[in-house]
Amino acid sequence: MLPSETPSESPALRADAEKNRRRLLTAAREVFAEHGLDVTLDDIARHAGLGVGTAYRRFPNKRVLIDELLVEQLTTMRDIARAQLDAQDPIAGIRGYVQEVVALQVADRSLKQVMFASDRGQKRVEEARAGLGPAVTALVDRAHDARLLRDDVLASDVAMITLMLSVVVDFGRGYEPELYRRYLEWLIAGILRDGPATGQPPIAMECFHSAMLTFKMGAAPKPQR
Amino acid sequence: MLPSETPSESPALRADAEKNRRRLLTAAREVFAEHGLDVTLDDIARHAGLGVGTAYRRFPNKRVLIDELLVEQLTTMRDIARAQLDAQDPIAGIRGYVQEVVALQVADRSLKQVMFASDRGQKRVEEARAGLGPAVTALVDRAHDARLLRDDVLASDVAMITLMLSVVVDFGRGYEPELYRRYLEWLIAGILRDGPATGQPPIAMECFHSAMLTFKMGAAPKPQR
DNA sequence: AGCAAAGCGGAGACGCAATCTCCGAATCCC
DNA sequence: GGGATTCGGAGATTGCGTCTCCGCTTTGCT
Repeated sequence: MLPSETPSESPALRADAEKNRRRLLTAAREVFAEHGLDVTLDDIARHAGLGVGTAYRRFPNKRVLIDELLVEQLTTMRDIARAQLDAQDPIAGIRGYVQEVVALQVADRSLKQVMFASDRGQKRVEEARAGLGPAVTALVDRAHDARLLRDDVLASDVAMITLMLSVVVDFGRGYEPELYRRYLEWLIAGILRDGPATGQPPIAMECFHSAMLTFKMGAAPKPQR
Repeated sequence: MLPSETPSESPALRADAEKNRRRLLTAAREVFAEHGLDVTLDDIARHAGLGVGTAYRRFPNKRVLIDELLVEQLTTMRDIARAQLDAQDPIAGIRGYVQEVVALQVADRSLKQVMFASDRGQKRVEEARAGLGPAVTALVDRAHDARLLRDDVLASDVAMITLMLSVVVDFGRGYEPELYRRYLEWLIAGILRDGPATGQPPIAMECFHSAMLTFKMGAAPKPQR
């Protein structure tokens, strides 16, 4: 099912090696979910009950392992967006997409980092990331066609809403995991045709993409030496 | 005026030393504004045109220098809140407070880190931080008295709004610095008595304070070794 | 069973970045 | 002028994450 689970390597691995490869992938998913992407391969190996050496032999470096899983998660999110195209109410579709994606973040700390990662990855990761945008745009277009949204609303608004709610999830983690639902309603109300007037237009899509490239959650570029 | 500018040390510094002390403080403000709090004392010294040794002689360690400035910034924010108590419209007061504080963050990357810093600082910093909460609460109370807010709105809602907009500022930095204004309107509309219905209550104030203690912008606690 | 190839474990080498120290040289101020 | 003070910045120290290396174990073919 999952592409990363197939023993795709050319020289078939020995049975025990293949088993350990999967254990590493599973362990990585769990550790990423609990602690985010900023964990060491050593952490993952320990959680899998294996030695570091095993981890590094199987995956040349940490990025390869991470990228393996990023593709998985980005695909999941794209599928969520596509599924919401079938919602009867286009607005419910948008709300449903945001709600489901943010709900996933409650259980998985790495998801936010995956969506808003600035570091370019492998080709496969970029392809997967590129698939998410159009799916969200389709949701927004559908709501526009039904004349439910204010004219200036763009897909970037949905992305920004997701981003804002991500921080709420992070903030309330361990205390109020569902807090984001409160602000979700306020923000969804904002995009509606009869929502509150705003002088400020949304960020243009090209501009949004540029910003994505330089954005790093809660970090600033260091001063040049 | 600024408490940190007074030559408060017991043994008066030599003229050049005092001048350099101020240069360091000024340089720190500038570097923090541009790059956030995660810069080295070395960066600050270089920006001040001084050697590292000078910096470390004057300030025993980085925290002392940082704390000196944190007090300044927290006081500024508290004063913004207090000033908005004089606004004719209580809602305009809340909007004004959020808007001004977030606008400061456009120019100063360290501000967000100051407001939502989890690491406990010196006594003076804690006192300054403690002064901000009541000022915001007063703004909310005033709006409640005028029956302008939905009954369940708390000061924690205002804090969460500020937090969400902070991320928008970070995201749009260098592209759309004013983007936050768009979402500010949507969120302010959310707290109004006739705003969109929400099933989700706000985070309780005690809970909010606990969450503040563990929250670190875009970071997760490392797995225990 | 026997054996060669494949795989495992984890100590530690390595690289990097941040914090802070130290002391000869420069500066100040009486 | 001269003694005390301050400066500068190389580098010691510490901490952390990445990845390698090699003796030992396991596998699976014959």
